Amino acid sequence: MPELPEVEVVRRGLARWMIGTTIDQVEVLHPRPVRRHEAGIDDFVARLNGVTVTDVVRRGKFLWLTLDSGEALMAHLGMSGQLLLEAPDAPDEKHLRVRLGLQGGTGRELRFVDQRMFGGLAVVEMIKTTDGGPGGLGGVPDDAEIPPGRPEPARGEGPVEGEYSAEEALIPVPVAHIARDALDPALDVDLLAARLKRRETGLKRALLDQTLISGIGNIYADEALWRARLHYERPTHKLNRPTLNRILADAQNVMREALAQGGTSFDSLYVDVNGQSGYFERGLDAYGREGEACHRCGTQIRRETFMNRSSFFCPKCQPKPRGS
DNA sequence: CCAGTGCCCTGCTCGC
DNA sequence: TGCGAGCAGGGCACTG
Repeated sequence: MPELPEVEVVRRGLARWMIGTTIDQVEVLHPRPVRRHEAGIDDFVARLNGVTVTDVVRRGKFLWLTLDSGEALMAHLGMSGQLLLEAPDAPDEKHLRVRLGLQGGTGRELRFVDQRMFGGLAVVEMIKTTDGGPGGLGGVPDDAEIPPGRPEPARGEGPVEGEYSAEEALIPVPVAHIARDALDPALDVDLLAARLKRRETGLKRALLDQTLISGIGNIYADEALWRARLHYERPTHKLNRPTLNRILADAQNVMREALAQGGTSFDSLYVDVNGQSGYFERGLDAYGREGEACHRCGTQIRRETFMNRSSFFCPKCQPKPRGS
């Protein structure tokens, strides 16, 4: 499943190859991935034909292409979504859902492939943000005016931190309620800590709440909690500031490391990351390690069901809070 | 407004 | 070899 670092890798790939291209010949092969486009498939197609891509932006796991029509093509990869740039004569993927022809680029077409269809595409309106802009990594890349096919960025290069002007402080309507994400340079840690202290809920539930901080999924939540040595049910309002700062820093670090790894496989027209095999090489400390030894103390990692999903933690390093 | 629950989807794996 | 159960989980509708 693509997590935030994978989505960022996809964003960089799309930004490099799609800015300046014009969309034509849109083909929707399955209605479900377009279900969030409320005006229907015909309207979806009509709004994309002939528009030019001006930028590729991300917040959390939402990704969008800004269009010269003033709207945006918003994408969420869900659990199994992929955005691929491929030669038009390449055989269709088994789960190809939407095909978008591109003019003025490298002769490739954009394909949305999604087995489980939790994700999807929609053409949406942009509104002014109340928090100063899309933020996240990307925004308007510093080399946005270079046409598609620009030279590959140097390997090992750090995240390209986006800049945005007042003019670009627009965000797709469905993303407007999503908080800045963990890798956003403009994330206000003090504000976030204050909001966490006001919540009466468990720490993991708060980390997964996209209106507080976005981009943290089940895997990275467990990894961050393991690093911070905190149990997932620790009540947020009882955590002190140093502890809150620690868990947020750990969440950011785990994602930065994953992005650094995900970025190494990014070159040429390869804009997708295979999430499944990616986990294996990522050196996880908690997630998926039930019964295996904790990398700190050797205690067996436990798995518990929480919020209809699994939580992995070390019962010694991350003791359950009293009274829970 | 806030906290918490359940559902959407498909395909793979496991046990019998 | 068949087959059902369990599992994966982000986002959102919905309830209290």
